[in-house]
Amino acid sequence: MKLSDKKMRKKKEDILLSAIKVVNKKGPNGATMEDIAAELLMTKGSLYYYFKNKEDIIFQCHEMVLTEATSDIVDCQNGNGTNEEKLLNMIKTHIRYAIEKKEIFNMMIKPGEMFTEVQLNQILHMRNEYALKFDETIVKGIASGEFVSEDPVLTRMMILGAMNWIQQWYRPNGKKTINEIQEIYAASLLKLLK
Amino acid sequence: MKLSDKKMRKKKEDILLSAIKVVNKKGPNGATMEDIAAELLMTKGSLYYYFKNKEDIIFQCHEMVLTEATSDIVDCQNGNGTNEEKLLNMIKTHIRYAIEKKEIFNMMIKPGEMFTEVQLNQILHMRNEYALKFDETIVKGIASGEFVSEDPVLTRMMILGAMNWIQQWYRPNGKKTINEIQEIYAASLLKLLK
Amino acid sequence: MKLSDKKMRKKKEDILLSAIKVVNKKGPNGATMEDIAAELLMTKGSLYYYFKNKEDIIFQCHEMVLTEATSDIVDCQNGNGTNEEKLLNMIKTHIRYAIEKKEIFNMMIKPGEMFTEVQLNQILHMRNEYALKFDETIVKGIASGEFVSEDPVLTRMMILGAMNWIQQWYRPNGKKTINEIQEIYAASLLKLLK
Amino acid sequence: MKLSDKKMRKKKEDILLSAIKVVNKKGPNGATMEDIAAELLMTKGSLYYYFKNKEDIIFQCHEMVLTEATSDIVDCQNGNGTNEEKLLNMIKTHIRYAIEKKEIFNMMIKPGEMFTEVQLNQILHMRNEYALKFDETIVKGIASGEFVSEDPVLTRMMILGAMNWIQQWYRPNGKKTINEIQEIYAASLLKLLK
DNA sequence: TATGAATGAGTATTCATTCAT
DNA sequence: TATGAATGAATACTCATTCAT
Repeated sequence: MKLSDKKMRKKKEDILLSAIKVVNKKGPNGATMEDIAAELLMTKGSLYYYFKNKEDIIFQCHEMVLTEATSDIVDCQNGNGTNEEKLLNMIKTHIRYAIEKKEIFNMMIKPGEMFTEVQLNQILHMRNEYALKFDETIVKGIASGEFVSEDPVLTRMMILGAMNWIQQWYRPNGKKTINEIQEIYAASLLKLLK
Repeated sequence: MKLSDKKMRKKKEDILLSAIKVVNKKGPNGATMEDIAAELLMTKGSLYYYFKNKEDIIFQCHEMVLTEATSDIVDCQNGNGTNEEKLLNMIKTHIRYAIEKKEIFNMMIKPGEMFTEVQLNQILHMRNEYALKFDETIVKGIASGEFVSEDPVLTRMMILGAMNWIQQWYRPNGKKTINEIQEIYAASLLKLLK
Repeated sequence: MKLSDKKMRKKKEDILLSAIKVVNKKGPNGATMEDIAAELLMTKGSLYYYFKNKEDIIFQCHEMVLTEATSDIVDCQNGNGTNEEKLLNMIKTHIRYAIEKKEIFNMMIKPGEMFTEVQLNQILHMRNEYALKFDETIVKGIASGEFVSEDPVLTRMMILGAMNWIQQWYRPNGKKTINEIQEIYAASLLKLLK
Repeated sequence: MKLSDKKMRKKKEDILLSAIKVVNKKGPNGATMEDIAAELLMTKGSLYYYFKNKEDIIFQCHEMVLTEATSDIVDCQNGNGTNEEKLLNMIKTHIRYAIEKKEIFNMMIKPGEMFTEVQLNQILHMRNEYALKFDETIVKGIASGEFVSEDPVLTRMMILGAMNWIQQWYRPNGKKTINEIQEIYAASLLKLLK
């Protein structure tokens, strides 16, 4: 029925969230089914009621994370304002992800060992979809004269790369607040499009 | 004597190189001692003649890689030319690493699960030493009026981050040659210091 | 609940008993997890469901054995009769152990390699507790004029030592029955307290 | 030649002595060829020049130890004095062994895992030869009216057992000197023959 | 005579997966 | 729907043994 369907979906999501946490701490190979289950006060056997196997869990983690992030970025894109304003929003959103949802974010940028060719391609494809949102905005900005770039894709790569690196050094009690980082990065990175 | 010492050292290096390859393909947890040995037509048992355990091998991989890369960057720093020219060289060197020694490079930027606190700190310290070379050059460039930056360290983070991301998308038969990438990145990233 | 708790406890005990057998035949180092499991028609992997590791199993073997034996000796001590009668009972009980539960007994008198300092001390402490029961009875017997000994502890050492040696030579089909051995030893060893 | 023959014999003995030490600390299974070699500043490979394999080393350890001890006991037997005096000497000699050559002694009383039937029987036979020396003296003492015993063999078992236990509790800095222990044990144990 | 190097069989341990209940 | 229990394949590591030099 609908009810148990919802429960099922909720539980699945819980498991995925738990898996994300564990995978981020120990890596996909280091994370054990027991780790994932323990977080939820379940036993590892139960996980198999919801997922086919470990690979399946890890894969759906990536899927969930990328879907959510893409949706947020699309929201920026569909908002009001100039292309520059939109891109600034997208940059800030991405940075917020990198910092506040470090675990989820990490999964977005590391395809991770363990997958079959097919699965890996699927994930990389989704990741590319995400990146395309940035490209679209940049290209529109170039068309409207807001931006300048000889190679928009390469420029986007630089922008995303610079931001993805944040989670490598960011520490909660560091000198800069999230806001400051967002502002400085946004301002600086826009220079790449001038 | 010296002879067997050299042989020993050579063998150790061979093992580390093999380990780097395997770790890059399967991650530190996925890489097995057998994988590492097979590459060299050895049996896993033999590895223990040269290294204490797997952890030891993986750690020394990182150590070797970072030492080598730092040495190359220091060479750029000690060369002739303005600070801008030096930084350009460092950027090109870093990009060459990211592309041509993808495996080694990957190890430089992913601390990886599996280490003890002590070991991890040691590795992060070495990585920081590497980054400091960039900072030094940037700071000198600011002093000499070549560069402008409110926050040199943050700017360096952007520059390195942008470059580190290259190995995520670079494909040997892509549209851009290594040279082109080096030029475009160098030119673009310098904008962050203007 | 209680049911599965009991099953668990039963299984653990079975494993310990199997381990005792194997350890006695091959020594603690020679005994393999596979040996221990095979006896119970299990696979070695299953043992880890019940115990943390091999060391844990071996340690708990000693613990179980010493607890049981001490309890039997305390029963003798709490019985009726003179101190001489009590000591005779204790001697006979100890001999019965040495002969009938040779395997368990062996574990009582050989601390065995493989333990950490802490564990070894714990075991030696339990063994000492056991021996103290003999001392108490001897001392009371001296106080009551039944026994004579300049050094009760040393005398107890002789008595226990003499008995512990039995399992080195006793063979089921030998000339003496268990009963005869018990009688002869009890009578002879009491001479040490006269 | 004679010279290299002697060297060979000396080296073999050194190896056996080293093996005895190690086996006593770690048990026959826990002792590694490397341990044995290290003590002598050799490499494990070299041991195979002197002995066929590990089993061979351990076996010859037992052989050496038992031969030496038996020779000492025979000396007591061949000395002057009454049978009681001889037995007292044998007891003191045995105790000295148990205390001063604890490692060697230990090997005498623990046949140890690891042997083939044939080897084990050979060792047990030698051990029996050693015990027979005590029996002979006791029997002669009974014949001469010095001793009384219904079952000389059983009495000898008690005497040896009591002494063998000493190395389980003796500590170099304990309350009793070796001399005192020898005297008390000798005096007490003779009671078993009265 | 000794050793450096390699090997391979064995061992403890982990863990994804299964399944009866 | 969940779990307790078991399994077996994989994996790090050890060590006796071999052998060319």
